Amino acid sequence: MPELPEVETVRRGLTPAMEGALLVRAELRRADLRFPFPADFSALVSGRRILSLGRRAKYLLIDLEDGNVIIAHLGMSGSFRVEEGAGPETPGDFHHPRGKDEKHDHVVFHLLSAKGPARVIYNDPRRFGFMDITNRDTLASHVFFRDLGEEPTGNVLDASYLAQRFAGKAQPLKSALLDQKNIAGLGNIYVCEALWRAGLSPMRAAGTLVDAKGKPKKALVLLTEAIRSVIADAIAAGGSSLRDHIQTDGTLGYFQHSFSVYDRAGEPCRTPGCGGTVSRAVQAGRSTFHCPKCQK
DNA sequence: CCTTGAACCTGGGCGC
DNA sequence: TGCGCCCAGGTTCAAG
Repeated sequence: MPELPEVETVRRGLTPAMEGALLVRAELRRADLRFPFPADFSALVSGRRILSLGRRAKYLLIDLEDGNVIIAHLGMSGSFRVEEGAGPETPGDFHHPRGKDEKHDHVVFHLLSAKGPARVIYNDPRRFGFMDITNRDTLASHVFFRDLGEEPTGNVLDASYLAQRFAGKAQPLKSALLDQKNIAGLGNIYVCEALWRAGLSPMRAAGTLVDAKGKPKKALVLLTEAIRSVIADAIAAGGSSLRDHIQTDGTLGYFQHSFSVYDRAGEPCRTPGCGGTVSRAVQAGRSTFHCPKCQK
């Protein structure tokens, strides 16, 4: 599910309910998601105040007042929702029946703030998500973060950085952009979209965008801009709502209506004057969508 | 070092 | 209505 824009949208959606609130108790309804929860997870976080919510790549970060940080990754199908008001008397006894999906409510953060009690509930049918806890001071060296590349937000990511990463690589651009060690936070959708915006084939070797001196060719400058713009546009639109992914307030992001190639196999390319047809291919086991006519 | 494929897990959609 | 197959936003590990 969630690539960087979706996680950023989740962070913004959860902030009003969580920032400054007391985390009264973290209720774990099972011992593991993708990985087991740390044995002391609930004890470490319960009774702590939440300072702020952050994000790094596709990870949501919940800063606690004692210096610990809850790390949450949403995997493919993870989502959070907020329920305001008094809690249920018994687990599962929520005011709003959720039917069969309620069995995938795996974590409940019980909160208390000036606005009253609330619950932030983590739901994840496929359980590819995971949570951990670490100290703020050692976050950057945590195994989840130490090898991550640059964020594609703001002006940090530049073509010279990517030239350094791509130089001499025969690896296709699709794989190079999905590699979190190069750029942190891109996923299948936004890689496809960025390559289309840049007019570059997903099959093209990454090293062909770097000149003999190791400097970025013009195409790599365009690609860098395309990556930054597609991420910025998606965040502004509240991310993409696909299949089971909805925002924290139950509303839908609408960037999926702006897809140019993703999930559009057989449909006309949207490049003005192109006239090509979007095709689907498989690279490294993932679907790649692109227009063979205008992406070279 | 490279790349591909399978694995983790559940559910939705489609063809028959 | 049901069964079987394929597909899905991610990451990691094994194998070639």
